[in-house]
Amino acid sequence: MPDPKVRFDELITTLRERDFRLTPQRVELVRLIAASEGHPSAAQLYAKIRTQFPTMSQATVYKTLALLKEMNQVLEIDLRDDSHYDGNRPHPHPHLICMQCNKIEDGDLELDPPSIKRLEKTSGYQIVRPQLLFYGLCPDCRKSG
Amino acid sequence: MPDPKVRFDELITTLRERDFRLTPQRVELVRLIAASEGHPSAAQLYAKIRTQFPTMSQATVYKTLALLKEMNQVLEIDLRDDSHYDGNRPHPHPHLICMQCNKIEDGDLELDPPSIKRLEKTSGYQIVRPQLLFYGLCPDCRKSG
DNA sequence: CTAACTGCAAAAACTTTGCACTTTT
DNA sequence: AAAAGTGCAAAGTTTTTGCAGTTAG
Repeated sequence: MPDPKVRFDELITTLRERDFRLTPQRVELVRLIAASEGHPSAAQLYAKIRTQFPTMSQATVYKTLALLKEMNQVLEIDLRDDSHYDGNRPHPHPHLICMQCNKIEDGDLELDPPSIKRLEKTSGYQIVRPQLLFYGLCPDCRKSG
Repeated sequence: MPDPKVRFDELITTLRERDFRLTPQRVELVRLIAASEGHPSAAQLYAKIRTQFPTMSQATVYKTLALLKEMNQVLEIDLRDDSHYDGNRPHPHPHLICMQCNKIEDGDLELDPPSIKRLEKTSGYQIVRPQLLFYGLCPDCRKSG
């Protein structure tokens, strides 16, 4: 994980470059995203922001996330129930998801480029964004289950 | 793709073994699932069934799909907007999804067991169900886009 | 006959949208 | 001052749930 301060500056710079306005709400969300260890959901981000900005609405959270996503600065992990976001490693990468407690961890697995190339060749698809999700049981839930 | 008739019989047998009742609605859904080439959504299955059973409800479709899923006879591909189902290859396998026309194709890619083992070891997770989605552009949309 | 299933409508849950008001630049 | 963003509430989607009536075994 990159230094939160550095990542924050990166994100702010990117927003400024694209002439998006730096409202306090937006800056705070960026700060949270840059500092977040895990993979927060929109609801979790909203809850945190509310402590600082009691008037902030969910709509604004979603709109800002859409913005960052569109700039490829945030990776969306779209689960069935709700989306989670990774603002520190925006490049697609695998995730492990606990089916019991819903914990999400980064997965340490790299598809080798030749496989992907072959997949593109045999299918004719141009692959833009792989999403590799591994549903299972996290260490804690394995024990207690 | 297995022979639809054979697959149909398999599914019916499995249902019977587990003492689930063979209602006409259920049988028809199984027939459709066994004969479907692609990866229909609940809504698409519902629409097709309605031509035969005008009174059939979406609830019943979902309940039956849940049943088949629970018996591991149908693979659910859960996309953000809606789930699609594969009743012919119930074992998890990769899918290519067109971001423009939403076409879904089976992907010809096999994760090698050692990689998965390593992923389990480094993460501590016990992997139950991998879901590999490759979002991109299908051949048709590449041309027209 | 009885346990299971169907179908309707309502509920749930996340996300998007419309619009008036406010704020950044 | 103008364009962009916020926040509220309402709408939109897919899927689930409760329950009375129906049906398979």
